[in-house]
Parts: sequence; structure tokens; C-alpha cells
Amino acid sequence: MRLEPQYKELLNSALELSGQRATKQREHIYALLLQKRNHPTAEEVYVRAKEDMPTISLATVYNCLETLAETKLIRQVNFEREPTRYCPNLTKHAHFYCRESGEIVDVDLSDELLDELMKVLPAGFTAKHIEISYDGACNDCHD
Amino acid sequence: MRLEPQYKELLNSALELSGQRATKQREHIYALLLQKRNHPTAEEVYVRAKEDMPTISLATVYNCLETLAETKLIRQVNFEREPTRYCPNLTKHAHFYCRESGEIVDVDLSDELLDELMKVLPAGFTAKHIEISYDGACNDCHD
DNA sequence: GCTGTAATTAGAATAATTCCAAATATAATT
DNA sequence: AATTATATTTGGAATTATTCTAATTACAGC
Ligand SMILES: [Mn+2]
Ligand SMILES: [Mn+2]
Ligand SMILES: [Zn+2]
Ligand SMILES: [Zn+2]
Repeated sequence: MRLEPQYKELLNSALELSGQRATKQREHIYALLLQKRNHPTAEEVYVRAKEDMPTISLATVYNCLETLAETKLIRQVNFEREPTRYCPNLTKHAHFYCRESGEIVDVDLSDELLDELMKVLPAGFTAKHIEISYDGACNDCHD
Repeated sequence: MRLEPQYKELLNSALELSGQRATKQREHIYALLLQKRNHPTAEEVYVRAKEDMPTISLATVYNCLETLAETKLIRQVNFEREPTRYCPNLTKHAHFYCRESGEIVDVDLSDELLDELMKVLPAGFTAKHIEISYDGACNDCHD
């Protein structure tokens, strides 16, 4: 697994900006999230990370994921009480969770729609963030 | 604490419909959620429940909350990795979480807005449910 | 090559929730 | 009203995802 130069640059500058070091582990985990964008859990990231880096620990996986999330290179995605998942797609998007197949897909959101969502807030309320998740059956799974 | 007749009726029919029994504990917890609608956690419900029913157990609180949620008398509300909260407001609404004060307020959603949100899904996708949560500063807390 | 700091590591600790098996409450039947 | 069958409650143990801790290792600047 190789981290493409553009992303390597992105990672390095994000880490430098926040005064953190570029490590093999951080790079590896970032690369693996970019390569297969299926919103894996920390445990799943751990399993995949060990393939090329057998000595990495689960604690490090959690640490790296947290660092990447803090520096806004990835996003955390939560569904109800399930384990947190991780997503390297930085565009504004919601998530669709197919309960049938377990698949999670990105749903692009326009600025207009997000604007409308902001407008329905009561006066004096300002939202830094909106989280939207859909729950249902995907294209492959409808009956 | 007294459960108003309209809600008592609602509770009884919902439980009957799902083949479950009406118990003191279920009624008590439902009443207390309706009375103070501040999206409490299970632990908070437990504390309040014990005021009038000192022998109730935490396991029962969880059981009752699950039963009420299953029968759609209440909703579960999740914010990231925080403990689940419970809401007896059955209208379609989102939640605004003020990180400053910790307050959680209901945000009404029009059918039109929900329609628009459905329309942005890829073809072939059907959502049973949309979950929307805002995160920011409320009216009292902006600087 | 040393030195100071940051990051990784293995394992222990934590927190929310669920599970379990025994006791109790409720509803149905006699 | 007593009997029976089933559902619910209960306290405590178990589980699960995540965080914490303290020791080791890696790294950047001198
Ligand atoms: Mn995503
Ligand atoms: Mn609510
Ligand atoms: Zn599907
Ligand atoms: Zn506030």
C-alpha cells in the first residue's frame, strides 16, 4: 500500500500544522482508509493494518484515527450504538446505512440543502455542524 | 407523578398491541419522560425514577426504555459516543445539542424538508428513517 | 551520537449496555 | 379465590468499545 504524493503532502502539512509528527503508522492507516473507502470500524482498520504492519497495536490504531480526525483528514461516523466508523471523504456528505447488507454509502449534500437545514433552527441558534444519516435499503437490497 | 389519561390510554394500547403487559414501572418511566422533556440518559431516568419508586433497578429502567422505544412511544437519541437519550416527542424532529450548556432542544422538521432530503438519495435507495442532529451554541450560549 | 519530547505498545481500566438466572408480578383459567 | 402459565423485574456478572497508564521506542534538533 502506497500513499499517493498528493495525500502524503496533505497528511504532512496537516500534522505539521498541529505540531504532530509524521509516523509510519499514521501514514499507513491514512493510506488504507483512502484505498478502501468502506467506512471501517477501528477493529476493521486494525485487521487491515496488520496485514502490512504486523506489529501495530490496536491502541495505536485508535490513536492514529483520533489524530487524523482531529486534523480533519478523516471524519468519524456513528450509527446509533454501533462502533465508530471512519471516512476519508472530506466533502459535505451524509451517510446511508443499508441494514440489509450493512453497506454504508456517501450521500452528497448541496450547499443549498444545508442552508435550508440551517434556516429551520430557532432564532439565536448557530450550528457548527450537522450530522445526517439515513437508514433503509440500498439499491441492491430492495425487495 | 401521574400519567395523564390520554397517555395512559396510549401506553396501554401500544403495549397490548405488541402483546406486552402494563406494569407500574413502565407507566412510571413513561410518565416521567413526558413530565420533564429534557432528553435524559438511562442513568438520569434511573435517578428520577427512584425518587418515587426506590426499589426500581437500573436493568428495569433499560428494559422499560427499550419496550417504550420498540412500541414507538418514545425515541432514542444518540450523539456521537455519548450515552443514549430518550425523547417522548413523537413529531418528526431533529435535535440541536448545545455543547456549551449541554442542552438538547427539538427542532421541528417540515414534511417538505424531509421530502427534499429523501430526493437527494441515489436511485434505488429507500430510507425508512432519517436522523438529523445539529451541534453548536444555543440562544443562551452564543458569545 | 546525545537529549528531550512525541509516539507506540500491551495491558489494565472504564463506561454504557446487555445478559443471566432467580424471584416476583400479572393475566388467564379453573 | 386459588392455581397455573407466562411476562417482568431484579442484582449482579458479562460484554464491548474505547480510553488510560506506564514503559519502551522512535525521532528531531543540537
Ligand atoms: Mn462517508
Ligand atoms: Mn426530541
Ligand atoms: Zn443494501
Ligand atoms: Zn446553550
